[in-house]
Amino acid sequence: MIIALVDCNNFYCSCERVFQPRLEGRPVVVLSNNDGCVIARSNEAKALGVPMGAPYFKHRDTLQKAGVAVRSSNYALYGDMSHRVMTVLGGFTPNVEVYSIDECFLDLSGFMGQDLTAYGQMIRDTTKQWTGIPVSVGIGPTKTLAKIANRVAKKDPDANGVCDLTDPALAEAAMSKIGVGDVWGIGRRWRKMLEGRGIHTAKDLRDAQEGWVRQKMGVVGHRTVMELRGTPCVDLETIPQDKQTVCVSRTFGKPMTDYEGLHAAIATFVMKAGEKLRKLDLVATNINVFVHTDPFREDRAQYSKSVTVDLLTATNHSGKILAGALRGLRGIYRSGYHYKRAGILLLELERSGHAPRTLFEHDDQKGQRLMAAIDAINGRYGHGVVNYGQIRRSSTWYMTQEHRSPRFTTQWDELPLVVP
DNA sequence: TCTGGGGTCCTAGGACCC
DNA sequence: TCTGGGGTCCTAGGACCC
Repeated sequence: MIIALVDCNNFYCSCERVFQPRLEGRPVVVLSNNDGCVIARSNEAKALGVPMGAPYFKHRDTLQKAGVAVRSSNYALYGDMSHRVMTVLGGFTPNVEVYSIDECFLDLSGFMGQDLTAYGQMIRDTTKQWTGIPVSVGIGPTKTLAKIANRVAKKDPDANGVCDLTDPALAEAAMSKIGVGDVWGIGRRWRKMLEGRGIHTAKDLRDAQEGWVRQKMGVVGHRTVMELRGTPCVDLETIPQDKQTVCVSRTFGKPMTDYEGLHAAIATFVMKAGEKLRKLDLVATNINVFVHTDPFREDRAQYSKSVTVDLLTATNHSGKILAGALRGLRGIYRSGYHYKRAGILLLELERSGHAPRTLFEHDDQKGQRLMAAIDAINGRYGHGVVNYGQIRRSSTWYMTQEHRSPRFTTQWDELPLVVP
């Protein structure tokens, strides 16, 4: 097997740059929802030492002094740009797995014996030219080794953005230079555990004793070791699997104390989730509702609670889901707390049409037409144009997004202008 | 004053069954 | 001192990913 991992460089920052060329060469960071954390950094911003996931308020002054361009996240733009990149990549091999918004695995097994580095270079150049997004290409016999190759492609200036580790000797040399915590599948906890036992590099992990790994890290850890040894254990999933859960949750700009505020928030989440569900052609039979206070405010009383409500029928009708969600919320709401975060999870998802029917169910064609109409209107005129009455526009919890760029590619009135 | 959001898979333990 | 064996299902929690 030959797998290539194509990863967009600093994806969100690169998306911002495509339509704002003046950001080229300047440090750029993109913030999470609510402008809370730094979640993407250009190379220049990384060089300034702003860590990934850092709270924005702690670094605001540093960023400002260094002349860093700051952007709120603009998922409409990133999602559309991602789609463009994936479409281009799909032209290089019939078997691709879109792994995340900015990563894609390509099956290059058919190119065995050919100059893979040259092909990788072509993928890179074409993607950049057709979408404006720079990517790195890592090639190896397994997904885990392709990940490592990709890391080398990004970090090693001589690689010119492409690294082929299908040669075992090259793979070994690369592994001896990569920290065990940088291996795909090894997070903070396991890194600590492994380093405590003298396993510091990817190569050390590859050479670790199999039985010991199986016992300490389960089948997942064992798979990682086998993949480092060149035995594929993680298949390429070319057909996207149906989602098992759909989640919508938000941290509030300001803490909320009254029931009405939470009620409005939950209702908004249900509308979003219902839209997602219908887009995916799925139905849900259970909904989980949760609320949290602010864990960072240790001086205040903490409360966090969740409840799962049976919707009694598999549905993607926002109204029916909303009724269940509010029943759940009433059950877990306690007055006297400062709520900072809430959300819903839709569970037990199935393809609509495949779901079991209950005895009392009838085809709710009217409801389906209503949902279709709402989706069409909101799709055309903006989310939230049509809503249930529970959702008041005046709600105070709306996200802080002080630095969002225009949705250049998905809103007619936000298209980039070319001034002659 | 200000700390994101959306996912997956695995495991252990308890309840329950015959 | 002794207290079966084998199984399923569910849930909570832990680990990881981007």
